[in-house]
Amino acid sequence: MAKQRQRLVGRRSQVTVRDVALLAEVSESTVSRIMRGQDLVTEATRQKVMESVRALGYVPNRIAGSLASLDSRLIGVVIPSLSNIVFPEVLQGINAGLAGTDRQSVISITDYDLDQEEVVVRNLLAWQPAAVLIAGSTHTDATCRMLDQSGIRVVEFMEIDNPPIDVVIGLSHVGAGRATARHLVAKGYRRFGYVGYGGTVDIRARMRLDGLRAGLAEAGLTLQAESLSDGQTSVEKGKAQTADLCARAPGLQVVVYSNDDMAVGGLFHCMGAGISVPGDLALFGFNGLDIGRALPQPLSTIRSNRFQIGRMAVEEVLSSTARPEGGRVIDTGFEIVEGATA
Amino acid sequence: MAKQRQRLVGRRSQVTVRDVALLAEVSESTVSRIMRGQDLVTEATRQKVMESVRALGYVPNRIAGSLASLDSRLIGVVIPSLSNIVFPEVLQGINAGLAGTDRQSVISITDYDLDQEEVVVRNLLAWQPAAVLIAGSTHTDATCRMLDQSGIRVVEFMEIDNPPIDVVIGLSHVGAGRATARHLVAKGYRRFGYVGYGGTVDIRARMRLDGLRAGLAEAGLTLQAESLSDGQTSVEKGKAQTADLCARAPGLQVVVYSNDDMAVGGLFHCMGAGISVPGDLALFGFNGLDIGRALPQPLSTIRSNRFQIGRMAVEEVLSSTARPEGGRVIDTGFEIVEGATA
DNA sequence: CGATGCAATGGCAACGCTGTCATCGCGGGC
DNA sequence: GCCCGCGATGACAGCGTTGCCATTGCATCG
Repeated sequence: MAKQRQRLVGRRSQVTVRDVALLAEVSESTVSRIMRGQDLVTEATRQKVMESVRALGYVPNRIAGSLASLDSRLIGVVIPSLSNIVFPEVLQGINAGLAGTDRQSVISITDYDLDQEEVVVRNLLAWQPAAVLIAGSTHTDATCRMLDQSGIRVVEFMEIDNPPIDVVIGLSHVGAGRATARHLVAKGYRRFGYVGYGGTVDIRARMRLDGLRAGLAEAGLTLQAESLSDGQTSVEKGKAQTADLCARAPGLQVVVYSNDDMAVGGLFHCMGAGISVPGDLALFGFNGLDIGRALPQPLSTIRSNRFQIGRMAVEEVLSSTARPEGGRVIDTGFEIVEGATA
Repeated sequence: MAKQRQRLVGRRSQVTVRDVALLAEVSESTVSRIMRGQDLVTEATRQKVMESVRALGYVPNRIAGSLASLDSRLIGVVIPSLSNIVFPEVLQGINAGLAGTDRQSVISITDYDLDQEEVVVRNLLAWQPAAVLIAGSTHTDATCRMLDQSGIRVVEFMEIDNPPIDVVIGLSHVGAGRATARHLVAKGYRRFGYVGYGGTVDIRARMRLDGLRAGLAEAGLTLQAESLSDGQTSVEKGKAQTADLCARAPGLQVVVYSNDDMAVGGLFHCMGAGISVPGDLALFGFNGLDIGRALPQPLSTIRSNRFQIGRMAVEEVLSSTARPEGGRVIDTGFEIVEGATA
């Protein structure tokens, strides 16, 4: 007596390899081989099978396939935010690197929260990804342990100021901050202000500020005024905080911003308030966004190579499934964009 | 003689429910129940099992879980691009809607290519997602068929100018274009120019242009000059094309842009060229981006509700696994932002 | 005090596919 | 004429988890 248990009654009717094999009068193996593009089958068989595939509207179930082959073809990507334009740009680079391969990215957002990141990484690893690309190199202990023990490739991107789990790709944000200081000091500026992010969760903004301070210290200088804010940076905040800073600290020669968004806001304030840039006040950003180039006065800033970072991260994990001995650091560098605001 | 086949030799050693069950001296079922948070187990057993989970560093394999339960907990998202800021904003809405649920989004990019979209949808469906959220409602026949026959929830978002497969959420872009025309005509403008996207792949920009023309026609007017471009819009293109338009067509009273990026570029051109806005020339955008509000002169534009679109799309698919009879159209509307440039 | 109900746990097949080997058929070499 | 080799195909056991019962143990009740 057949004990055909009726499991998950009423579930979605699904076309499976079995159905295709039955219709095409071949074995499931043959169907599977054809669907995966293995070329050990006769053209005649392939035709016959593909016809059945079309007739039934068969779409292979990659969940079953991944389980059977123990290879999910998934690349996990962890970023803090989508509202900061730099991360979509990195994603574009990742996407470009993935184009034409059979890998697929899965993106998770942490909202700049390391505990959230831990949750997100755990959920991601549950999908057995072939690799994880994760922004930043500061994580909770548990996150580091999970990533390390997973054995898969792990690329930490954006900053290279910390030692890697596997590979890090990006630029030194401390270095960028320091370079900003040196560049502006060399131009003769002495009275510095800072406008931007002053919290602790955007670690890279923080590192740039630290680098800036260190660079100024080398020249015996300090920041004479700061207008710090928490949370998401924006053009509007940059505008408002610049107004605030100008009111509180007259006599500044140059304001350094945590990023271009804020700097653009600063420029808008100056335009509205009749402050001549860079004569009365010079402005300096970070990121090298497109909008900076289109401004009436091109923004002086530092270009980071976000697209390239994403692309190289993908190339790295596709190149080998083995981690390099003792980790690896790939510096994508940064360049000062002269512009016309400093 | 044991015929324990050595399958996939040298594969990643993986901790499974079996290992946890063995260590905790319970059955696999119990471990599974605990991992899924079902509360039919004693607290004592839970403690014991969780201890083993921690000791072994067990992470459930969701691929196997999805196969067994025939529920992947995945939400497929298909968007044309990440470089157009509006899509990351929709993604944020989607993410917000998904937060706190056990669903996970998987994002695919089409590069505004309908054939690419077809490929991407096929690959996405292979992951057996619980729903697909897809930008736009113009697809290839094959794409429509696949989405329709999948039986899962399908939300087409951004535009509501076409009939839905299941549900559409967004705004009427033709309507937005027409509203722009009416608004500006009512303000007394008569000599209109257009700057922006003129290709065929960004269908929504095209629809807004069509609506604009229709709205002008109602008042017996036409566009007196256009500067069209293909490909990605940007602030820089907006600036350059505005310069071009002003040179070619002096005497225009107002320029309508395909989006805020282009309009911001237009404003930058005017600032640099000493053109008084809106006195000499009025400018009008589309989207209602944050940057428009921060400009020295707030941009006159139309606000679309991208975040809300994403959020509502998620709420819709989470609310029911059944498609509404005959489809449904959810209009998130748009509002004219007065601004100071028109 | 035995029957009954219920909460807690166990056993095991099934999810749809792929890896691995077995098998089949056919042509060529000796 | 026989066997070998090889290309093409088939058979089947997993992959790690969950759904669906079955079973167990214990308290309750007439």
